This record gives sequence, C-alpha cells and structure tokens, in this order.
Amino acid sequence: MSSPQATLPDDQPEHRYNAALADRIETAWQDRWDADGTYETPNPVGPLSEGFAEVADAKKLFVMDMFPYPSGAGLHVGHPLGYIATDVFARYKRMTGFNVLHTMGYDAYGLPAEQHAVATGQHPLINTEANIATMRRQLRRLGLGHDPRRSVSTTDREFLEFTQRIFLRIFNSWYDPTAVNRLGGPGRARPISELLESYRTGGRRSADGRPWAELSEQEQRSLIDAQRLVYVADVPVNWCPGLGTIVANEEVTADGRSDRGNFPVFKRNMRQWLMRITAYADRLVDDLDLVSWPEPVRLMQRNWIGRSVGARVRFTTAAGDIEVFTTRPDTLFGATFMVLSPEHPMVDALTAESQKSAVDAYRSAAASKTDIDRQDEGRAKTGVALGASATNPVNGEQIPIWIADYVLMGYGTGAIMAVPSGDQRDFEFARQFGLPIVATIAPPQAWFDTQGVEPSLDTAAWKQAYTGDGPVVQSQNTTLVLDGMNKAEAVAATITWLQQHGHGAATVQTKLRDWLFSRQRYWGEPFPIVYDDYGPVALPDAMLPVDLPETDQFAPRSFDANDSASEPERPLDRLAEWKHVTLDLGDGSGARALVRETNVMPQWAGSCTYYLRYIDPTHVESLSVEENQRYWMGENGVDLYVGGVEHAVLHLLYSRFWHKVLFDLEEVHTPEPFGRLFNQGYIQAPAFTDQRGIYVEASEVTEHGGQFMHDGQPVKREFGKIGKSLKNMVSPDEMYQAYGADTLRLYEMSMGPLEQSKPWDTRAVSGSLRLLQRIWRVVVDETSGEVRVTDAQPTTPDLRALHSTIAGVRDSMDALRLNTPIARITELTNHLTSTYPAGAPSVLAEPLVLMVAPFAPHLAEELWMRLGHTQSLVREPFPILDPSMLVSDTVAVPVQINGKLRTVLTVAAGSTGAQLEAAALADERVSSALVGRTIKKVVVVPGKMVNLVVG
RNA sequence: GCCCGGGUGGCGAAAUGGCAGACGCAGCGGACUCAAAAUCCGCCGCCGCAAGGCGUGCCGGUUCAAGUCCGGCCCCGGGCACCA
Repeated sequence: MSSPQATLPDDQPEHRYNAALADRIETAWQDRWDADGTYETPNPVGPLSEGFAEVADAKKLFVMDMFPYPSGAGLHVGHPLGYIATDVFARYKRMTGFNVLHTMGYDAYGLPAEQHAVATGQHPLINTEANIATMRRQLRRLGLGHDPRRSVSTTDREFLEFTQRIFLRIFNSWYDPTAVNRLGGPGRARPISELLESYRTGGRRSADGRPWAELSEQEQRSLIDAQRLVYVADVPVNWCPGLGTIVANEEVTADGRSDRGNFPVFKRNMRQWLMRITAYADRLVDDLDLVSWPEPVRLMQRNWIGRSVGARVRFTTAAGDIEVFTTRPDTLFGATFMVLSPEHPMVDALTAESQKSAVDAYRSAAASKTDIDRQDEGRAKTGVALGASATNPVNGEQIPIWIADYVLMGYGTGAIMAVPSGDQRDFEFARQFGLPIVATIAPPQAWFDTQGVEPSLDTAAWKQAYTGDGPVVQSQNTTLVLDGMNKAEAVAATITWLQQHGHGAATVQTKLRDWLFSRQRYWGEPFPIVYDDYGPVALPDAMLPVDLPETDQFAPRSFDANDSASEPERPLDRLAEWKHVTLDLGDGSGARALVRETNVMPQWAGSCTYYLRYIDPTHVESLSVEENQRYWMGENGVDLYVGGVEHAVLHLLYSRFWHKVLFDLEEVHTPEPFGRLFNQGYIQAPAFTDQRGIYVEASEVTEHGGQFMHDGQPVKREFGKIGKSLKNMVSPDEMYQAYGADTLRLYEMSMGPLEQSKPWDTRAVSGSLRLLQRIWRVVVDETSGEVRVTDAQPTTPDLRALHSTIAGVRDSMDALRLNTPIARITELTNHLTSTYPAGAPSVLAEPLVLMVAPFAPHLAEELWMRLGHTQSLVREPFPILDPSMLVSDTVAVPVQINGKLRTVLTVAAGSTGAQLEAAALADERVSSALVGRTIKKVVVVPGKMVNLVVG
C-alpha cells in the first residue's frame, strides 16, 4: 500500500501544523503533564489523597480498559482504539466536572513470556519488563490521560501478594446455599471457620451421622476441605505427555493431537485445583439484570451458564437405580426407552451377555471418533441396545436401555429418558430402531396442518416430534392424573408426585462447570498453599507473598509422547529447597516440615480483580482501603469498562465470580464489579496472499491499475483483523511520525461507530490531519505564527453553528458515539474558516478548541495556551449549550405529495398547520403537480412536514 | 443446524417512523502558480439532453409517510456443536 507522506515539502509556511510541529507540541505537553501531575487523581484517604479536598464535591467516575498482555511485538494501530475511546470519554467527563480515575495496567503472566524464556533461558521477568516499557512508551506517546502512579503489572510483588491474598479469602470460604446474602437472596460464601464451628458444636454431622469428635483428624480435614470454594478433585483433562502439561480443548487438533508439537493428547482424570463457580451459577445469571451491558454479552453469559429448570427422575433397573435429568417431567408417560452415554459407569453392569461384543464395539468406536467425524455423520442416529430394561416410575412399564453417542457424559447425569413424541432427537432415534412412540401432548390442528398430516394421536403418521404446548393426554395412573392439564401444570404436578413417591425431585441443571484453576507451568502466581500429612493448608497472610523461586529451567518435564499414565512434573517441583520447607504457621503446631504446592495459577487470576489495585495501588495490608474502595466503586462498580467482545464469557464471568465471593465476605460492597460494559470492534486491514495462498508483507504491496502486486507477482487482497499473523501490522509509531498522535487519535475515533469492526486505510488519515490544520489556522497565522483571533462579536449564524455543534457533541459523548461529534466539529471549523479567513472571533475559537480537546488534547492545550490561558484546559468547563441559540425565525418544511418530496418551504417558525397547508398549496411546484388531481387528505406535522394525499 | 451481529454511493459512514447519503477519503472541474505541492471555490447515488424516473440485500405487510416497525427469505462476519 502507499506509504504515508513522512515529510512535507520544504517551502510550506513555517508555522503550519504538520507532523514535525505536532511532534514538538505533543512531546512538550506530555512532559508538562507528567511534571504537573495533570492526570493524577486523588483518593479520599491514604498516600494518594493529596488534593482530594478540591474535588470532594465532584462526582466520581471510574473508567477502565481491559488491560493488555505485554506482547513482544508492541502495539499496532488496532490496540489503541478502545484506549483512545476511554481517554476521550474520560477527558470529556473531566471537563464536565467529574473526578475521573483512569489508568492502565499489564496482565503480564502468561504463556508467550514463558515460552520465550524456555527458548532463551532468560528469566521471563526480564523480557516482560522490557515489553511493558515498550508499551508504556507507545501509550504515553498517544497522550492518554492516565494516572501513572496507579499503573500496575500483575507481576509486581505487591500485586502478587494481593492476588494470593484473595485466593486465600476464597480458599478459606465455603458456600452456604441456605444463608441469606446481602441482596436478600439465597446463598452466600461464609468463612470456613463458621463451618468448622458448626461441626464442633454439633450443628452439623458427617455424612454418616457421626459427631465431629469421633472423626479422625484426617476425616475432619477431608470433610472441611471438600466443601471449600477452592478444592482439589479428580477431573477429566487433556493430558499431553509430550508437552508435560494439560492442554485446552482449543489447543487439541481434530485428530486428537496437540496444536504445539503435534503430540498425542489423552483424555484422562487428574488431580487438579478447582474453584466452585457453579455455586454462584444462579446469582451469575440473575445479577446480569443489575448491569448495563450489551444484550449480546448478557445472552452469551446466560447461554454459557446454561441454566435449565427441570427434575431428576430415578428409574430402577436390575443393576441399580439410574438417574436422569429432564426439563419435561410432564412427558414421563411418553418415555418409551432410555439412553445412556457410552461412557456411563453402569453400562457394563447392565449389558446382557448377548450384547457384549456389540456394546464394546460401539463404545470403542465412539471413543475413537473425533468431533469432526461425529459432525460428518450428520443427523443419522446410531446406538446399541444393552439388552436390559428399566422401570418407568409413573406406569411401571419396562422400557429398554440403549447407549448412543448423542447423549453426553458431561451434561446432566449422562443418561436420558427418551420421549420420542416430544423430542426430535429421540424421535429420530425411535424411528431408526423401531421403538414405540407414545403421544402425551395433543398437538393443535395448526401443527398438523403445517405437517400435512391428519390430526391423530396415532404417532405412526407423525413426521416429527411435537415440542409445543397443548392438553396432556394418555398420562395417568392411580395417584397421578395429568390428562387435560397444560404443560406448566403437568410439570408441577409430576414433580410433586415424584417427590412424594421418592422417585425424584425438582432440580436446576447448568452447563457451567467448576473452574480448573491449576497450571503446570512456571510463569504464574504460586499458590499460597503448603501440604502437611493430611492435605493442603493455607499460609497465613503474614507469609505473603510467596515469590516465584529463581531457576533457569522454565519448562515442565516432558514425557514419552505415548506415556498416558505419566504424572505432571512442574518446574517448581524441581526446586527441592523451595518446595520442602519448615515453617511455623502460627496455628499452635510450631515449626514443622511442609511441602509447597507446585502448581501455579492461571493467567485469569491476575485479571479478576485488578480494578481494586487501581484504587489502592500500593496498599498491601488488606485488599483495599474501604473508604477509597467505597468512593470509587460507588453503587454500581466500575462506571465504564471497555474491551473486546472476545472476553464476553470467560474473563468477565471469572471476574464477576471472584467479586461476588468478596461481596459475600464483605470485602467489596457492590454486587457486580462492572456497572457498564462496552465492546469495541476490531480494526481490520487489507492482507495479501500470493498464488500459493501465503500471506505477504502488506506494506510491500503496490497497486497498478486495480491489480495488487508483490515482488513482481500479482497477489489477492483480503480483509482481516490487523496483526502479525496476516502480515498487515501498522504500528502507531509510523503514524506518530507521519501525522502525529492527535491525528491518529482523531482518525481512529472518526472511522465509524466504536463497536463496529472497520478497515484501516492509511490514506484516509490525511483527512484528520487536514481538520487539525484548519483548527490550527483558526487561531494561528501559519506564516508569522501570530495568534490571529479577533475581538469581533459573533453573528447569529455563528452562534447557531456553535451551539448546534455543542448540542451534537454533548449528545453523543455519553453514549460513546464518538464519530459524529467529529463531524459536528468539522462543520463548525469549516464555518469559521470560510466566514473568517483572516481570523475568527475568539469567543468562537475558544469553545472550538475546548470541544476538540478530548480528541486532540495536545493541539488543544497548545492553542489554549496561545490564546492566553496559563492553566491546562484539562479541567476547563466544556462549552455549555444555550438552547435559545438554536431557535430560528424561519424553518424549512418539506412538502410531500403521496409521500414523495416535491418542495421545501421556508416558513416562519411557529406557523400553524393551517398556515403550512395554505403555504404548501400556494407553492407553484405543488400546484403544478396537483393539476387534474383531487386532494383526499392532508397530513400536517407543524414545524416538521406536510404530506398531501391525492387521488 | 442453533445463537449473536451486520448488509445504505467507488470507499469509511450519517439519518428521535417525517428532505436518504451529514462529515470524511478517493475522483473530477476551476482559482492561485513558470510548474507542482499546499490552500481556496465548485461538482460528485444510478438512468436521462431535459422534464422526470429509480434507488438503503430480496419479497411481502403496517402507515398519510419505512433505511428505521412487522413477517418470510438471501448473503457476509463471529460464536456453539446433538445440553435431554
């Protein structure tokens, strides 16, 4: 693509606003802002409280960006989109009287730094700190108004201590579903000491009913540990011996191998740390009503948690009870068979001798199938009968038990009752294998009509299952009569009956699973946990932080790639002196030999609660100072949180979970961390592929007559997310050099709606530079450098232009519609430059400068100073709208005939409907169009429009 | 297949149900200049000499009036994978 004009001709006016001048202005103002502490925001109390008295009456505003991972590649122009938007918003809010907290941190634990360390043998901290320094430089050059004192990294020692401290709060808690929480709803986390006390005093007993005192120490510890919000359990994971770590589903290829290294991956159970996020499933769903977030994100979280209300039903078999989960207990009389997942633990016990070989074959076929294979199978149902039956609790019928891979072990109980008349998958399965289909809900006439089928309860003619509502039929026994009820009534009646007869109970099922919290890596937060003979023990807060020990071996131990039984050996396992310690935990046991936990926390840990660090960045004695936290979090938490939609589920769900635990423990005081969320779009850029389909460096591609060429060869243009992988990076550094930071800021904000993805076009940046040049010329003479504003009085059209701009800008800022205010500012600028080519009245130039300040702060500060002000404009009041200035003597009123525009009348403001109608009819273009036609109706909206309906 | 977005000039985009295309990029014409750059002035949806007609993915509907509301479909982007 064409490269930006880095230099401009030599003979341009000496004081023209160009890249070189912008660079001088921007650098100077950045230095002055730093020196003056312009963006330092005071806390109510503590070390950062200086100056708070001056803003004590202002409203607070806490603005946050999703903090970045400090990548080695530095920034590209896609990164700052959200950062500029929050900065524009924060600057606008400062100018409208808010005390604004805005800073930026770094989410610096993570895999790329570890892999770099493995490759180079250099400690990841060295590389991480260098990357942070680069990003800080690039962001500072952008002129972001961040409080530098609050800029933290998750790897800072104080931050590490903070993260470990929160971990211990969660570890030392359990979830009491019967307790009333601070919002008055059911369920809250309570200190583990209260659970212990309840056992000690006899309020609770072990599962087998023995009192606390009769339990062994091991039994006591296990009983408590099993109920913590952080616990150890065997869970199915993707174990990759070749890498020596567990890998995520998305890192496993379709043929069951690791993304990196292409090693085999084995699904097996392994002891892992988990966080009990499922305890909060209901509140995580319900409290989405408390936040103003984009509806799609709330929907994604609801779907991810996947709450469905239904019942558990027990079916008896010769080998014991099988429990199923169903959302449709009302259709129980239509359950004509049962399907287990191939991995269900009771399959072996239920399989008849005659079916053994078929079942084994099906099971191994299902196990070896990849997701891709299953997908290719399309809709055809497969399965094998076990040769056993179960008793349907409502009618005593013996129904056959099958296994099929459409039933998943990971959801519900891994077993379903199949109701083919009311579930399409069960219907297809029944048709495939000739199983009975019994209708229990009578479909309406309309349904049969759309099917083209004669209405009948004889399902032989049905083409598909009926999943809708309708009167229940064929559903009664001696103690339960559902016939005639609707769906909701029948669900309730069935659940009551199941409970009374001991066959089941109402339950809520979620898709959400507990959060796997341990990683077999080096570059993460160590757990503040040691083990004694009975299990894990929390370190006391006074022993925090647990620092990462020094080493130069950062990779986990890898094993023979096929050794599926191998056990992970983590980097910290090799550090025997660190791992084996003698400590006095202060619990009365004295100094004793203990073993440290050698897993580390996942990268999510650091991003869960970093907003609390921004509030009190140096504080370590507790999570934060309550007065500061209550001030900044207010009623609704962070006032604006901006980031990419890719974090819609995981980060935001984990963060909400931790916050809710801390809320229950009265460490924080809002039910939700982020009151308002905004997702910015991506910046996309052209990317080019050669004839082999390989990406080529986009900056080296040239265009000749509509044909894109690279290295003499034609290449194909695509569009994609800007970045390294598509070789279409555009660095902000290039933009600073060619245009200046203010132009880059203005361009990114003017590209289009913030939430939309949009293509980068370096050529179009010049339009933003030209606007800033015109604003510059409103104030400064390009040749002499003299300030050229005048004392002239503004005219009525001037004031109308000014105030319509004020109205347009103010209207859009709160909603983060940041592209249209720039258009309004452009209009005002064009009005001033064409009306006053030799210098505009200062009463117009000053508000123009103030309005552009959030977008182009350096330029605005410079002009403000040249206009004679000695104070920074950062806290100068934003121009205020005088609505009377928008009132005009005349208005333009469109006249339509049959809805089509015919003319526009200029009439006196406040004309009545009758006057408008008369004026319209008197218009020549209207009357000529009306020749030979009759007016049937006249619609007049006074001040707005006239529409003549003619025959 | 399901869920979530989105389809408006050559391009990025504006538009509380009330003048479609504000503002900008690119382009075209003119002024200034020896020339160019910069700047300034003007043009710039499509068809048509014009009058006028047609235009917001497609087909219908509601309305005096639809880019906007309703129903159905098509295409593009993102997410999920038989969730009982």
